Amino acid sequence: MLLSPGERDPWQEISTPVAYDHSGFEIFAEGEDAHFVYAIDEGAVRILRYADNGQRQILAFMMPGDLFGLPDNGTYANTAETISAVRLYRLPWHNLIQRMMDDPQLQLNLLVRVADDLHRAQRRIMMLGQQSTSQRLATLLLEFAGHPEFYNDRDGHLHLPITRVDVADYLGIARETAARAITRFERERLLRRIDPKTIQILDIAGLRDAELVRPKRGNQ
Amino acid sequence: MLLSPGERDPWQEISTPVAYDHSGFEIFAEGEDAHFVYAIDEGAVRILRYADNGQRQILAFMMPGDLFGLPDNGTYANTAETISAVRLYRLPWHNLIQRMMDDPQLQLNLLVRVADDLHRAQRRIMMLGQQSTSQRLATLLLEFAGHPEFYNDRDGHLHLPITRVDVADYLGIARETAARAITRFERERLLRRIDPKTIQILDIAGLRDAELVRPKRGNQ
DNA sequence: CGAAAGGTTGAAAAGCGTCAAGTTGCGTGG
DNA sequence: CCACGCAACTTGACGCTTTTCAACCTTTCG
Repeated sequence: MLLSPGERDPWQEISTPVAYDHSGFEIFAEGEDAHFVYAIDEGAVRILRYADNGQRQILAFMMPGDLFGLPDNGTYANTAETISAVRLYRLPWHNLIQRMMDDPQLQLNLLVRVADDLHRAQRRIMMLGQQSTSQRLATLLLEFAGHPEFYNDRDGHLHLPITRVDVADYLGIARETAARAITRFERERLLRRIDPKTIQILDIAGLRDAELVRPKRGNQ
Repeated sequence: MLLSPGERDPWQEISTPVAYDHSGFEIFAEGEDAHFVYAIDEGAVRILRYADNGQRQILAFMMPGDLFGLPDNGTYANTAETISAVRLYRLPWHNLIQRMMDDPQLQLNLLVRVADDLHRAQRRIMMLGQQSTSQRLATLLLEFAGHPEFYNDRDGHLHLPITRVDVADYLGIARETAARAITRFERERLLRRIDPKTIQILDIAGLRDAELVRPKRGNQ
């Protein structure tokens, strides 16, 4: 981050709460006029885009505390959909920009958040540019395991709020490859499938190793 | 961009000019304390990072008008190196932040630039997540061809200021694969090799097609 | 209860990485 | 100015991973 993340979120005070009680709701779509910025209070959201050929790519999963809805030339560049019940804070852009003109600290706060998003995007470039399928999957699992909302540290149960297609479209692989990578981890006793969306992590240190190991490109 | 890109660059007035006359110079390195932000006046720069296993990934090529050197928790997250003779504007961060506190417009200008960087990073995620080798190469060639500094529209000569390893590390492929992709384009009469770093583009419309075509993932 | 969506597995084929060899180009020093 | 040596580039062969195609199973929901 550019500066210390700093004091308590100014966002909550100046925004409108919005809630969606189900998964799969489209908050906004690629190409729409961008009127609002959103901050997540609770739940999770997927940010995605379709390529010209129709291929779907998930750019990021947004978690509590994250901000999304940045305009690109006045419109949204991506689509945002809920992947669980979600509580959001919503704020009109014109309103925010007005406030930022009077409050440089608020604007700096936004700048830091966008810069952080950029750094996350760069880590994704690293992943897609050189990690193997196993590494990518390990990264995703650990990412979700970092959020108590989805991971129970005590019994190791990880609840993935997404389908295999989501996993695949996030990791840049086919859904069959995603399934096989999970099978491989299961064979290696790193995890155990409870049901398709629930995974018990048996060896989290082993997962962290799997994320790092591999001297070369393009191996299993 | 968040708002209209707006008026003339305020950067040049408040910054120090710096020049490097050769390629391969390290402007700053990953992990160093981040003291300066840079804007490119002339020339080009590569932004790169090494993964834990030593694999090199080029995150972006920066061109005239671009800004780089954003700190991540006070240090640079990436390395920046010249890939041609370069003229830069350099500005200490503490200085810039001070100014931004007094000048919300300046800060908004920076915000828009960082947001633009984020959008570029997202396009790279799309590329690495789903484009084929040919598509990636076409994208890179068209990217450089968009800059008169490297592309002569009249005779179609494109001067790539980078090696094949750079091409490969940018596209997320092996250098042999990069060479073969160029060979393929040459066979298809889309381009012609003059020398390793000079390519004559014979069919730029065909290149743009090559960038888009392909209904599926992972084909040649 | 049946259809659809989501998930897993197998088999075959395609694409890419790796290894290896050979070529080209360029800078340094004689 | 030429020769040498090294780095960069290209191409072929091979093996491995992933994609694709297809079948089958499970779960969900109308």
